[in-house]
Amino acid sequence: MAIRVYNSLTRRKEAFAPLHGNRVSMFVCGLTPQDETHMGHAKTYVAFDVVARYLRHKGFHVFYLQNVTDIEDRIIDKMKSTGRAWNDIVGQYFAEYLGVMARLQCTSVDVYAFATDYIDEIVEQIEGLITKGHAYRADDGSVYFDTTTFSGWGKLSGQKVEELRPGARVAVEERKRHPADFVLWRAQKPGEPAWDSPWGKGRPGWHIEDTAITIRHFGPQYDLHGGATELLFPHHEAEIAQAESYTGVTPFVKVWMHGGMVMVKGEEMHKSLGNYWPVTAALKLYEPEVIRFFLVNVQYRGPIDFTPELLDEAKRSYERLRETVRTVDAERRRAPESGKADRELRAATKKALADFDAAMSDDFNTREAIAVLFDFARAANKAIETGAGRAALDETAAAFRTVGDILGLFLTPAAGADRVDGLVDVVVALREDARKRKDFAAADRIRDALGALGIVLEDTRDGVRWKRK
RNA sequence: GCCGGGGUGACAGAGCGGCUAAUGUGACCGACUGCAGAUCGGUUUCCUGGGGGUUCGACUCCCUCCCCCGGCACCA
Repeated sequence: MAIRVYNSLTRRKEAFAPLHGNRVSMFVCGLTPQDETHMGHAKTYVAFDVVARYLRHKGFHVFYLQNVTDIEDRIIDKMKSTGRAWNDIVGQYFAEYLGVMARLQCTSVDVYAFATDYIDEIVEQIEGLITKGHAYRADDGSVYFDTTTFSGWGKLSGQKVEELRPGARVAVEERKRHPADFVLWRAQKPGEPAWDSPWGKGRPGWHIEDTAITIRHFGPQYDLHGGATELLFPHHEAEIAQAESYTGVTPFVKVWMHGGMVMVKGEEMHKSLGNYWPVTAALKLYEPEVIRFFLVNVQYRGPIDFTPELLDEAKRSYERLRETVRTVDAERRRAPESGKADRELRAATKKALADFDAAMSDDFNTREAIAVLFDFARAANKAIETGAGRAALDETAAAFRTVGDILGLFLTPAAGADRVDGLVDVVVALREDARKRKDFAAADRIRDALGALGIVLEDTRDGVRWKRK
């Protein structure tokens, strides 16, 4: 099914078509490693991980690039408050970030690009912008982008310059000619890390790194740019202004995607509000898979409220799906070649895959896609009760694996060697003998012992099935 | 003030110009059952923020008002 994506630039859903064949160049704004990775990061990166996975599943060759802002005000603040080197701080928090991402199954990024590795490109771009009259040098050696020279300013956010309130959140720097202007190159202040440039020592402004990085990897134009909605203005607006002014190629990015925020009891999550959730804190309470499920159980554009009640609900919901996947696997081991409900099960599997795809192709509607999986799970459980054959169950299992690979869920527990499976079967058979003798004490002892090893026994109408937890 | 996104059952949250308005959680009843677990069936609650319009028909499109969230110039 053709993919439709909501494009923030046009404010509607559009048919997705890459610029070059089936190659998709995708860039997502990465983080500034200067503190713990929090649930907001997790939501954004899980969402775009699913986007990349789904596009790849659909046969697109996706190159997923993410930047890392390794020099920025907050890092310098941290330097000052801790006395540590900037790259030491970055190294620590970026490593922590990678660990968290791995646990959340965010595996689709191809390249992490560090801003400071692109100083040459940044300088080159700024020089180009100055030459073309889009940027000016201030007295202290900083360079600013002159937004009055870019007629497209505001096209992404829908903002009109005259209607903005300068200084609503951050004080306007007095060196700027116009409040909308933004810094491209920040002159060094004593004690700050700095790089050489034609304008003296300094460091890149926040917005310029992204265009420097993407122009090097993708050229003047690319397919998808993702990020959280809070970055839409001014950050993404600034990227467009820089890139289009520098290259003259429009549009810089074909599709802009913005993800909703993580809220805590209806408030934005902030360290200063005391409602801050580092991912590691959440991981102490919930399995990574549950957190991932919680995050993909909403449409990416919507916000999500991060509360223990909703996490608990997500845990119970997810358990239902995961349990079904385990049941299907367990049944495959003991099912006869064919069963009464095979026809229904095959139809349900086919329908589930089609409906799942339809949901995902509609702006990556994971919420809808997961609703499809609940229907599928019920159909599968029902078929198993009626009697499903191995071949049909294999197809069901494969379908769950397919959708699980796209969502990053249903990780299969490490399967034991065949010999272990055989051994469990033997023990289960012995327990059945005990049950037939009504020796329930022995039967329960065996069940408990296996349970302690992560093997769960379930007595059903037609025999025992066992699963790995 | 301006820009963007929203307001759907107890809660969370989809959808679509007309099908009993998904799905999950919760609650209740039933089936299965040595116990446990899992599962299945059923019931429960919204006619979709207020008002107006377009239409044979709107939750879905248009207008207006109210309310919530985010952004407004270095927050994922």
